[in-house]
Amino acid sequence: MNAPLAHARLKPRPAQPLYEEVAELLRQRIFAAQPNDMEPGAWIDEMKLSAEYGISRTPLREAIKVLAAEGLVTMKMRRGAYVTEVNEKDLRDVFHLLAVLEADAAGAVAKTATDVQLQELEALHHQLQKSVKNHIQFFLINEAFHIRLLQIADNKWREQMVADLRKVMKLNRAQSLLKAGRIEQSLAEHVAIMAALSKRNPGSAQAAMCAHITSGLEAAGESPASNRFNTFN
Amino acid sequence: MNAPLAHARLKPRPAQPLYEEVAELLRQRIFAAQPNDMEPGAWIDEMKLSAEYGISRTPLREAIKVLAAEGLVTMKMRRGAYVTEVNEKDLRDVFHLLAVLEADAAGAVAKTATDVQLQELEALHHQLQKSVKNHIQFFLINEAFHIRLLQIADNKWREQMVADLRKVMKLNRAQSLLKAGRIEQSLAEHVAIMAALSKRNPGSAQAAMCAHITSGLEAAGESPASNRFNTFN
DNA sequence: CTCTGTAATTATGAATTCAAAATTCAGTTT
DNA sequence: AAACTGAATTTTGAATTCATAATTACAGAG
Repeated sequence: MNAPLAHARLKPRPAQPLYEEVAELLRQRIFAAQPNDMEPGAWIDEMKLSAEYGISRTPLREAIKVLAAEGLVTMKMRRGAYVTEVNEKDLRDVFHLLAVLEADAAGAVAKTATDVQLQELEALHHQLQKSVKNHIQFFLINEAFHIRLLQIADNKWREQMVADLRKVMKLNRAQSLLKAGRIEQSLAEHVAIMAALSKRNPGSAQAAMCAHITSGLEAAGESPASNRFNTFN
Repeated sequence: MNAPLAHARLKPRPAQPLYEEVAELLRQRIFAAQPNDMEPGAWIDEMKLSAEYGISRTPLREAIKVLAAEGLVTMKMRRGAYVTEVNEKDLRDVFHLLAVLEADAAGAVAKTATDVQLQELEALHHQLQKSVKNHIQFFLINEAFHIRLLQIADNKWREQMVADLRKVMKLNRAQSLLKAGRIEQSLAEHVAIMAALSKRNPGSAQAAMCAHITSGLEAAGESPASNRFNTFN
């Protein structure tokens, strides 16, 4: 008889390189942020992890370098990798860039999206409205909306940058959606965004998106950020 | 007696990891873009390069992954790494993001920079004005001005993003500094930027920086010139 | 009892080795 | 002569080994 496969993915032809798969596992662990495992500032034990995952250090180190490029971990020469610690200012800076980039994307969508693409966003928006009672679903659909908007805005570098920034943002465990009334406020902001998009008003779309993300920062952190959005293009 | 050091850098304690050093060498080679070596779309021969640099494939592959994260090379599963090809739209997208991010930085500087920091930028600006006859010096000081502005804007993620975007931009050889009248136009744009900064007018600074970089894209847009001085100027 | 210098241990960075997949090339068949 | 099949070569992806830097442990001196 055939030996049972303990690790299902190791045998079937890997569709993606091992280091990417490991990078995703590490991301999830970092975002999970268990008390004594992978919390911000913690040292990353290469040997322990490679043994744990049943792989050698080589692909693990490659995965760590991917995370370093994303900003999730920081490397110190001859001392290994550490989970990045984000302080108050870091968080503000990240949110600010998210506001700038996503507002720009919203403006581009308002200007250049096809009607079909706008309908797609409207469909997601309606799903969002129906999810106010389910926090997890609201979170997921909200994420899908933002991702789809970025895709429609059609600038792969911006997509990559926003994805990386959002990962860094996730390092901060103060998830804003859990705050009382935050979902209702977020939904109201989404209504404004969707209205501006439907009216194909780039300036309004930028402003609404910027306000939305800035609001997210205020809910997540404490001190409000300088809310300034660019008016060009 | 001591054995002669064949590789000067290998002996003295490396201040930075080997893979970063190699990454920088590869960057320079890619930017040099010799006709049959490392031109966009070219396959990267790991074994040839590791032999050439006298290192093993391990740090070379790590360096390649760094470049992949920067967007300079693209990796294909089980087929190795290739120098990224940037088409017309890619270039537009990159310039657009540079405009958005640097305009935002200019706005932040206009709003929050100290007087001393503004004087620093003015000093660089004066140097720039004195360099209209020396293309190379103009290029260098222009680059220093943009970098210093980013530093003063004080958002490390934005600095990193702009740095990466500029690297991708450098992949395109059609650049504009040698164009007739381009230096004069660039200088005029810098005058507008500096004026807005000195007046501490964030909106004007944003607009001026955005116009400056957009202008750089237009100048770069057409000619297939072979020019290495390609920071937006 | 504390501080310092040195030895032992541990972990990182890099080289080397190994396995498997993709490509190339030769040989046969039609 | 063209095309298909399969073996040989090449090259990637990953594991293992090795060297050296950094940390820790420990002993001895003050």
